[in-house]
Amino acid sequence: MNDEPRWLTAEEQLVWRSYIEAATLLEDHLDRQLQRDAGMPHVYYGLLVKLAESPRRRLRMTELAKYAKITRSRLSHAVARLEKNGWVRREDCPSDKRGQFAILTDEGYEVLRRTAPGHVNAVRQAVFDRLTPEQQKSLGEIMRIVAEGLQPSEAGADLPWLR
Amino acid sequence: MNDEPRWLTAEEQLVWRSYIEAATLLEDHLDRQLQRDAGMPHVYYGLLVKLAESPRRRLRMTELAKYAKITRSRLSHAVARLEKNGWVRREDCPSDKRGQFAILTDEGYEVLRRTAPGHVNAVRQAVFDRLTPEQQKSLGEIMRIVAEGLQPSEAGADLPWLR
DNA sequence: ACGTAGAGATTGAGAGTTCAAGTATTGGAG
DNA sequence: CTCCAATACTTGAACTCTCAATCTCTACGT
Repeated sequence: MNDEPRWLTAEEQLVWRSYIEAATLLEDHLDRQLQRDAGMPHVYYGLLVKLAESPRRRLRMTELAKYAKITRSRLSHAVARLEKNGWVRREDCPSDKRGQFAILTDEGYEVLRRTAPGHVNAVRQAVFDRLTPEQQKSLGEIMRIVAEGLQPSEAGADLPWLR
Repeated sequence: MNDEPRWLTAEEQLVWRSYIEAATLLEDHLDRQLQRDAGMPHVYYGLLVKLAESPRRRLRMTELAKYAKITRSRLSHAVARLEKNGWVRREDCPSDKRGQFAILTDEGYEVLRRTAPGHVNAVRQAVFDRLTPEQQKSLGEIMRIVAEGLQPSEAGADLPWLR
């Protein structure tokens, strides 16, 4: 056992600071853009997108939460809000009485159709237009690795000491 | 003028999704870690760090907000909370009666000293330990570029059409 | 069948964030 | 010197997120 913490090197610190700054500024920027143009924060927009991509434009709450990487609680509140806007509606799951579907309404789809171009544009301007193809590829790989490391233990991947 | 939006290609979409997922999971993870071990969210922790690094452990509110990439309003609320914890105190600026200094207290410094190792460890585990040196370097460059593009127009960098 | 651990989802309270509006002070222009 | 636009910071309300508690329903061992 070694109690001495492994501090970040000077280079690592610079990398970490850049990451924090960019992530903060970017999320802020997109939140504002979407709040202004679509009347909702970035996360909520992401929820509508996931629904739009799903068969019959619907998803079980837990599934949606999993895809969006947010807690069920957070999702419940979010869907309640989106429901008030008329962009999502809920429906009971026939096969499991505990279950709920979140369903994208036509109105919700319309909002997406109207605001997607502006959002894509914002993302392009902030990220893709500034990076070389190699950097884009690299970013993808890096973030995929980080994301995988943080997934709440997937099937079979957990409890490895019990094998 | 071309009205047709430049949608993201399939590859770009994958990169973007990976980014969003990793950023969401990571911020969540660090928020929980710090909330548990230090009793404050990640952003607040960052504020204490900036203060600790500053001469006489103090910074004007606006400066601190700028370094942390958050709004002055958000900072006001945050410092109010940290002040209640006894980790930060405010002091009037002698040269500008409108100004306020945020100052890290000894108690605040102590919290940092006690919790920094655990936090560094969390960051290592989630990010640096999973990336090759090349990937780390690449991540730094990429995020620096993105951050620069989003800085609220720096001195001389704005209004380029007037040059 | 029956009981119960666990899954699916919601709720409410407290904490944090945003946005717009407010107060106080400063630095010039005239 | 006077005025006033701009700067520094705060405030309150509305909104969002977290955490723990709750409720219903399912699955399954006995």
